[in-house]
Amino acid sequence: MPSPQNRGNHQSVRHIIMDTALELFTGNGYFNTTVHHIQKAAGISIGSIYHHFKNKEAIAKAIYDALIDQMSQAILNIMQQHDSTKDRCRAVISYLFELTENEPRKMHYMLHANHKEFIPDQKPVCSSVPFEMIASMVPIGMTNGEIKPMDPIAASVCLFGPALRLIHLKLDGVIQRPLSEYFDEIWNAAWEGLAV
Amino acid sequence: MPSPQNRGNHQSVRHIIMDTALELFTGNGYFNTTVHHIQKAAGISIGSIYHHFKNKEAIAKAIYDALIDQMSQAILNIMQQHDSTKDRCRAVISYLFELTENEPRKMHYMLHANHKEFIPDQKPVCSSVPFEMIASMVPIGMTNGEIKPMDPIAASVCLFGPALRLIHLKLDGVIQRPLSEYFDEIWNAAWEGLAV
DNA sequence: GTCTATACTCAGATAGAC
DNA sequence: GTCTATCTGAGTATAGAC
Repeated sequence: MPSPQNRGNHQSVRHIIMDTALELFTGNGYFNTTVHHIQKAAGISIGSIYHHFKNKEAIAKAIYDALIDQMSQAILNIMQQHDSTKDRCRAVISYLFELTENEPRKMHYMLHANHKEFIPDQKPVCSSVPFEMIASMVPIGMTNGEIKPMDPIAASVCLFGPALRLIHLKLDGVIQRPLSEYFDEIWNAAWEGLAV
Repeated sequence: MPSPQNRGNHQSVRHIIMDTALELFTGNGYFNTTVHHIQKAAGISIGSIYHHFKNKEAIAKAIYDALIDQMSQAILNIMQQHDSTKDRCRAVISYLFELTENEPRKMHYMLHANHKEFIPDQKPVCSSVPFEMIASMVPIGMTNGEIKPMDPIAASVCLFGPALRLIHLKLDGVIQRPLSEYFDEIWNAAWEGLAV
């Protein structure tokens, strides 16, 4: 057993609480999930939860912050690994599809949850760092001549709107097939409408 | 004063409750809105609310059903007034934009609210009648040769995804300009990617 | 049909032993 | 750090007068 076992256990329980809460929040909704539900599902006591988090809201905030960090890092990597706007946008959509398939709870929490309803003074998700990063890719593509000159917001929704819509449908259980099977068709159609 | 004043008042109070609740539900969220809030904002008593509705959930359900009816009727009219898939889709997006501008609360309630969290056994909005009607337009356009042969779901998200994304951004307050200013650009880009 | 006052339930949070 | 037992307040819904 490693020496800093207290620190290790602390982190561990914290993550168990966050993982369990994410599952319940996305499955049943934040307000339908009681701290007692989390306690029972995580197999720990209420006292332990309140030892690690100030209150229920703090759990939701911690989950949200962790997801924002994870996504920001992923987008940053994509920006560094690709040079053209076209490749970057493709890679971003591909990443969002994979995240939806592999960790649908996380994607659900980012896209479906109305965070301002339970986290006070929360900016909408689309104004968060990772989404701002994604949005910033479009003007770049316009200045270097990859994308038609047009309103940046219009271009942005044309490029990412279809993919985000598809993710919504997947998370709602409306479609069953893996998102990757749709990738080429929606990417080609979107890019064809925007490319110079 | 018209003779059926009881019936008239009944309808009136019912609608006042629904309008007030819609305002509060979309502004603060369903779970953050207490029946006391509705009572106070509507300027009526709590007893009166429970006279007209079984409970808070029934108010939410009544609002939802009314909106679904209103949208279904509007889409039906559009289907009857236009023949080509292209014109129909244009008209639908135009209608959704106008609804967002003129009655943002209604649009917010349809798109942002996670109804399954407070209305049991509720299908997701995208499986509701008006959205099924919209989705049904795409295969029609494919069989009569207006739209490229491709996966119907892929085509559907390409056609309506950008518009829905734009509506989301508008409702979140991320964009201020009227949606009509974006219409041509996103419509042309989307249609260009799909048209034969 | 509308009102006020109130009963009841239960989720959020705390206290304090271990 | 974790636990059980408990408190408190808020919010839903009802009772019953008018």
